[in-house]
Amino acid sequence: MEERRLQILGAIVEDYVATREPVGSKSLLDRHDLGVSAATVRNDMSLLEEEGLITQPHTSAGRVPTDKGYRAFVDHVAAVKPLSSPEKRAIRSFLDDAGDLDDLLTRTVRLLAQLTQQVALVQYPAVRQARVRHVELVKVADALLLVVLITESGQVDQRTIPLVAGRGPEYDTDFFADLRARLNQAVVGREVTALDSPLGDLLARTPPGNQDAVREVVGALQSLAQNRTEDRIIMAGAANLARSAVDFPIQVEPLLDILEEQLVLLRLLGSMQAEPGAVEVRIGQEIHDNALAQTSVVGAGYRDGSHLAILGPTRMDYVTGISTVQALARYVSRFLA
Amino acid sequence: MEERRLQILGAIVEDYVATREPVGSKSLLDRHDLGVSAATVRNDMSLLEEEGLITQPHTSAGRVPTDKGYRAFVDHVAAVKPLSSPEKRAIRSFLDDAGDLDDLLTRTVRLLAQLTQQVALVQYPAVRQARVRHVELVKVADALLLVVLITESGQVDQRTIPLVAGRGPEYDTDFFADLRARLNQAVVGREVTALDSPLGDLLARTPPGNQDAVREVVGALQSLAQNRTEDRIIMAGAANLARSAVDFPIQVEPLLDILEEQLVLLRLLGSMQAEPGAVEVRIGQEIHDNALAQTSVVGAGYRDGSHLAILGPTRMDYVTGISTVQALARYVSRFLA
DNA sequence: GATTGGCACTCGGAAGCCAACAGTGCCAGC
DNA sequence: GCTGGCACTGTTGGCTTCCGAGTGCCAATC
Repeated sequence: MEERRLQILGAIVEDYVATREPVGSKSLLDRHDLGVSAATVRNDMSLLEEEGLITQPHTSAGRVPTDKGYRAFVDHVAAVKPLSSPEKRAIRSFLDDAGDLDDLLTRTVRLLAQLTQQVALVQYPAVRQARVRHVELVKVADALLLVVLITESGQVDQRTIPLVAGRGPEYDTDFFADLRARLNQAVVGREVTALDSPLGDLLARTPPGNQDAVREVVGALQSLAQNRTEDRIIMAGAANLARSAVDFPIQVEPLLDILEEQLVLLRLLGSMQAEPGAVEVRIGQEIHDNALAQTSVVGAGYRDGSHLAILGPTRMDYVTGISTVQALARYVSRFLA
Repeated sequence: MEERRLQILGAIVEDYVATREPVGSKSLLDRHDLGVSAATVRNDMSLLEEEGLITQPHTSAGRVPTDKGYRAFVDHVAAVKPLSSPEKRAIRSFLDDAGDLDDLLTRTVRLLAQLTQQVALVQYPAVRQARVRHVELVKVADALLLVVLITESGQVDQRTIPLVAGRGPEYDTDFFADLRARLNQAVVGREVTALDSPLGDLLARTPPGNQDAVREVVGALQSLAQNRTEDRIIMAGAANLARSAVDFPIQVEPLLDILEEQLVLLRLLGSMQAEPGAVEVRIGQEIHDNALAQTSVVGAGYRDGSHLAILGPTRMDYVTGISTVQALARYVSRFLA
């Protein structure tokens, strides 16, 4: 009986996701063979309603799952449906072609959006503990210096800084070669979060006449190092959002705002379970954000502490969502190991 | 008389942009003092309609500008309204804080979206003729090599490549130091589009035993060089699109698709006038793309051959659009010079 | 000749009404 | 505990009606 009620809940969720219309006892029986009559289904439905799992938009309409209903569905009914092996193969071959990290993440996020037909998000891997691998200085134009910071995790960040005009001749190639050697000696192997003191020392040991230029370079490096510790998100499938909203009362506008903001998303992803491969689902109100009250997030950790996720209307296909997110998270983790 | 007709066209465009509703002779007079009676306005309106500048959604409705009407408005009626000096100051101070090129462009595109309330696009500066400044090889993990290509224009691109497993010991630090020196000797100062032959020579002169690794590196460099010649677009304000679509018959979905595609946008921007500071407006059908038939683009060149633009419904505020695009294009050009 | 006030005409959209329909709750019987 | 039957309910869609904003045209006027 308990069993059957959940089965009915599952059928309601499934039909509602498919048709986007409140589902009634009769049409439910048309699509699912439950082995009982419509009247019985009706009785169970009113029990489900008492429990707050489904609700009626108005008397004499069908039922619609509530957030709590989706939650129960995800927790007790939905079974993870492993991807078919052609799917797996397709994913593998598509991702294996990836050149570097950026490429891999871009491909992943696109694939995720395409497979789930939702908005896909991939958090850039957290690299807080990255160590410096190499610092490079390149004089680009007469008065421009390019500062490049390369970490052991293989990330490269650069910044162009202007050199004080009129001082050009003083800073010749040798000067920069020397500075580069000293910089590398000072910071290579150190955590990017712990560059302030070695850089300060280096600056202190610089002859006063050259301090201006060195100070510029040191400042750029510090700002690069800080940038490095900031998280970023890449996104794909924003158009899917509009698609779900077409015949459905979702306000797309504030959602697009949020997607562009990134800040809320970062906080959201950051608050999710970090265990690699573990999928977590947040439904509607469970995300404590007004603009996201009508949406759900299915996320999973990958590597250490980073996340990938999909975001869509609470009325989304959780089964394929969960499977796909899980599969891709596992795949990316493995790829990066 | 010719004069007045254009004035009426201007008033219609203005009202229609503001109210989003077909404008009739009477309501036009409520909002504009034209010094003539409604009947006269009606006569002029039918002339404007004969010329194809405005149209009626149905008999007994007001008039709506056609694409041709907007075109006439932009060409003959709209006067560029210079930004107010507080606006100018705000722009300047916001952009002056930009650290590097990326930062500048990101800030610009956001500002553009915010000021015009449309979708803003900024094309990454074209650097087709860039010369190689420096090549760097960094061994990241045991079996990973990071290849970095730095151009004289100050752009940095990287790629991580896997080294053939089991061959590790053979490729020691010296090997890469030597390879790096030879690579730099071969390509520094050359156009990124002309690396194939020097790289081929280098590969040919490599002892057969090491050719595998060198081939990998050469391949990575070639692909980086090719990447470099590809254009990119940064974008902001997608949410503004949804906003304009709220009570208006624009299909947002295909538009979002296009914005995510970038390819169409690149072609579009590429086909626009390249003279720095010159503003070009493309209205509806003039963009030869079905999905963009309901939208207009206001673009301007900056630096040499790159563009920035806004994209919105044909029913958009061309006056502030044009002024803002022009101002920002000029500002960015000056900043980069 | 351009402009104007007047007038008849035309649709689209809002409001109102009604029937059909999908769905419910409840109850008596199996 | 399940089921068929039945009365009840609110939404949806089609139909009609009505109102008003807007037009085109014309004769009169500046």
